Amino acid sequence: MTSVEEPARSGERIRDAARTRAEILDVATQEFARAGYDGARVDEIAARTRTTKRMIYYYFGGKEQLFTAVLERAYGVIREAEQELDVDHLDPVAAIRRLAELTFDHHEQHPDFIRLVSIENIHEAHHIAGSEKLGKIGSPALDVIRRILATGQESGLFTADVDAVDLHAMISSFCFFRVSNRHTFGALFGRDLLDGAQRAHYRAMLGDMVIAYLTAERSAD
Amino acid sequence: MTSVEEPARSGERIRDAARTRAEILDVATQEFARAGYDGARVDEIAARTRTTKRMIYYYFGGKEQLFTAVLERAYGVIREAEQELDVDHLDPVAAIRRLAELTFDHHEQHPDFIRLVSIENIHEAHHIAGSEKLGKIGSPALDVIRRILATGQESGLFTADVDAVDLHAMISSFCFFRVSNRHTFGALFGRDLLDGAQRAHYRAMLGDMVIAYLTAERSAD
DNA sequence: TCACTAATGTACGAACCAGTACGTTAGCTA
DNA sequence: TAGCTAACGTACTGGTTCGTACATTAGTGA
Repeated sequence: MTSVEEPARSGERIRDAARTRAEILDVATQEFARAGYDGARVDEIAARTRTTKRMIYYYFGGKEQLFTAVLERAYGVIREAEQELDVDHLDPVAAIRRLAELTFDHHEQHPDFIRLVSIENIHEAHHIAGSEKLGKIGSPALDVIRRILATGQESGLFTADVDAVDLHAMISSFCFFRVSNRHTFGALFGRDLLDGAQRAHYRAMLGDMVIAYLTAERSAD
Repeated sequence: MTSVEEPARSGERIRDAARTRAEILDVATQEFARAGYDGARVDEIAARTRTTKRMIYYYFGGKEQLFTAVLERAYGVIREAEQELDVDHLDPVAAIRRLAELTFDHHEQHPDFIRLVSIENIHEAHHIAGSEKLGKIGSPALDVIRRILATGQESGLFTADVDAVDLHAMISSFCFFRVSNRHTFGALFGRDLLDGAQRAHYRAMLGDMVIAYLTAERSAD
């Protein structure tokens, strides 16, 4: 999420459209993730940038479009990460576990992304709906899941007849909740779902859960 | 979430502290759930009440305390519902499935509550932390889960050595995500997780998942 | 029935905040 | 090197929004 390389030497102000734009996006990502859409302050974003508020309107048009741009880049990052998924050489069970673990890791490592998605849901995905870049592109992870499921179901290893989107929802829900609801869950039950000492435990729990579901004996249906 | 009984007959304005307070809470719940904490407007809440903004400050002190009161009542509602859980007469497997289904149903029926919890997480559970009523009270559901797990583990039916809080997190994550992330998930994958035609499917999926996890053969650990 | 207080209403202020009018400069190109 | 334009800065505005000072009335207890 830090795409701006600091030139270290201060003083001389060189014009650099790309850098300015990227810096605004970086700071805006933090600010929106911190305070939500309505809680975020355009002036605050500008202040934490080496440029001024004027530039935000110059490059993005307004607060709304800025938030959309932030979302677009955040989803872009996750898609890139998913594209590096390489589990085709594993057997279906190991592949699914690996995929679940990578999802687990990615969510944990990008809490700002989780917050942005939560915020966007409060706004009923209004910005995604209005974005050309964020149409129903799906995600590379879905294709991977599809392939693994097909192999596992053919071989009879997987007894469940889930489809890829549903399995993706199952895996995501656990990973997402652990980060998104960390605070209320911690406050109410006195347990920090992101406690480092419990990390391996929850990571294994997720894998066990998904594998158990996929391989359980089913009553005839 | 509608605790105010409408007296039908309008005109004569009778003073009724309890009613006024409750009406403010009702409207505030809707408004906060709709727009988030910062997006919510005190004037808007007042306008949709039969009283004035002055009363909000009279009874609650301010926007922040009003939101806390809204959260306290929302959590109260869910606790009451959980207290009616009655699954002790069922065998452990059926009991867990029933519990999961009731959680599923409750989340689906209270989207405003889900939104409030999402919003409170964006604010890092700040209001829960500052509330006396919302300290670590846990939830009645936890006790039920504890009892079922104990029975199931004693009898050897359940192979997993989860504890109650973890299992609660597993069940909640699926139910919560389905509601909280409905919009982004729908926009990105073209599937409405709350589609009525899919309801039974997802309800069964949750139960299957939890039971499979609890009863799966484990490699020695 | 009289006074006292809880409950309610009106009108306003002060700060905040998204957005803009207008002016300036860096750097490229002809 | 003159001029042109993309990139940038300053200062302001108009509307919004939380909160409150002040006035009023309903109901209750002495």
